[in-house]
Amino acid sequence: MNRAIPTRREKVEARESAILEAAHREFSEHGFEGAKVAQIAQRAGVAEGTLYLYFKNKQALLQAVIARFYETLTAGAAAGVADHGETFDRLEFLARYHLAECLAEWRILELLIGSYRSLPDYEDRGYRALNRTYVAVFDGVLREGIARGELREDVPLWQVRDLFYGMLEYSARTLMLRDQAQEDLDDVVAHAIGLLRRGMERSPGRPDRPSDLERITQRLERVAEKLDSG
Amino acid sequence: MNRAIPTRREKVEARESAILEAAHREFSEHGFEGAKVAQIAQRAGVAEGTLYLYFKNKQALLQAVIARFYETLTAGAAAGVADHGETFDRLEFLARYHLAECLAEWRILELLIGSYRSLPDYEDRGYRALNRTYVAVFDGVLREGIARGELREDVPLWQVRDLFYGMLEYSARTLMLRDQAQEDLDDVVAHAIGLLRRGMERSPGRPDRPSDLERITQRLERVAEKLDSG
DNA sequence: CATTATAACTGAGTCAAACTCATTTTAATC
DNA sequence: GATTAAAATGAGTTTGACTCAGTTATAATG
Repeated sequence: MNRAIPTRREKVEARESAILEAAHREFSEHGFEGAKVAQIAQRAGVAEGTLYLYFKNKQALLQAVIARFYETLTAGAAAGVADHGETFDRLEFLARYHLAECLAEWRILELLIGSYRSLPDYEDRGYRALNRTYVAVFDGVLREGIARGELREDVPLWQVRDLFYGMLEYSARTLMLRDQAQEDLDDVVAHAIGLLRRGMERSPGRPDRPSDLERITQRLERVAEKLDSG
Repeated sequence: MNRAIPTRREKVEARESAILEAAHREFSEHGFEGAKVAQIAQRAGVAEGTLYLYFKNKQALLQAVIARFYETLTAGAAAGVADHGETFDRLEFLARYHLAECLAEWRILELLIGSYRSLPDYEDRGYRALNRTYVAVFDGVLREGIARGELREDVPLWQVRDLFYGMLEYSARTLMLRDQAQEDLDDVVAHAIGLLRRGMERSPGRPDRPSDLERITQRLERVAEKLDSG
């Protein structure tokens, strides 16, 4: 890498990245309406006109920011799932991961939710594709759980998915509104997984007992982990 | 009612109503950005300036539309609950009602969801109050269910609420995107209630003994806390 | 190195749409 | 019918997204 002499391509990419970074900050701080294109340009160290060489309009700029967010999200989810073998370990990871990311990027998430609406059809194809890729990770976990005979198969997959993500995003909102984001995260995840387990687990012998114990054991494992790393 | 000679107060109220009606249509058709104040004024048969005598700005206009929607929603929910005695009958009614209303007023709902964001704090107080009134109906049903000993009490009420409404709104979105709104409604409600029942119903046979587990869990949490802060 | 060609950039200017306010209209009261 | 205050108007202001004719940087060529 010859940093001294950046090629034209490199310069363009660096600039695009700078613009996206600036847009991300501006949108996070002020929402879509409140964000000013002129301000984004200034933050990116670029003239306002330049910005329109990189992105068609303000809406496209937001879409690019969201696409970037989704890509990171999907990558993290896939990686985490690969690290866990048990179905409910995987689901718990996904729940914690999704909730944590929602809390960290709440403003962007709100813009995403609000962007499904009121777009010409050709515009929202992008969002739907991004979303489909992301939830494919969850779908895979669930399908494997069903194949293993650990999950009931009488509930349509998409409804379980809507329950999972709907519940988590509403919980994230509640936590945000209460300003008690971090402290209750484990609690929320534990109860969410508990509800999901009771709702979806195929009862092999006795129902409730093992799940509660397992939950506590898992929690204990995480504490132990912290001890090790700390 | 002397319709021939409307009093001044009546005229003002009729006009406000006309403006709200026009705004409702315009916002539903074009979203917030796409809606034009001039168009709303024209539809209401009023000059643009007049509109600003009734509502501070475009945002306030949307808020008024949403408030109206919420009031209808709350009234319908309360009335329906009064018609049912059993806890899970009530919950099923609420689920079907909420889902049906979400589908009918989907565009308004999206605007509502998108409006929590990016408002100065003093603005969103209104939304939160409206929401609190609405979900109070659900909370009442759940509290009574717990008091009757039909529901487990170890899951925080707000988390059950977030699960319920989060799941339903995500399901509504999915149905909307698939354009198969009406036919699957009963199906969705049935599965949603099934999941909720398995997740929340207290098995009448064996009264579960959560106290031991709970005590252990809480003890563990306290240890974990100490580790974090230490 | 000089010249040319092309890609990248700029910011003053355009335009659309939310919002204002001086003026006019309406209707209640004497 | 005169008086007065509330209600309504729409031309004008302001703001901010977007455009485009002109400029500068970079690469290609002789």
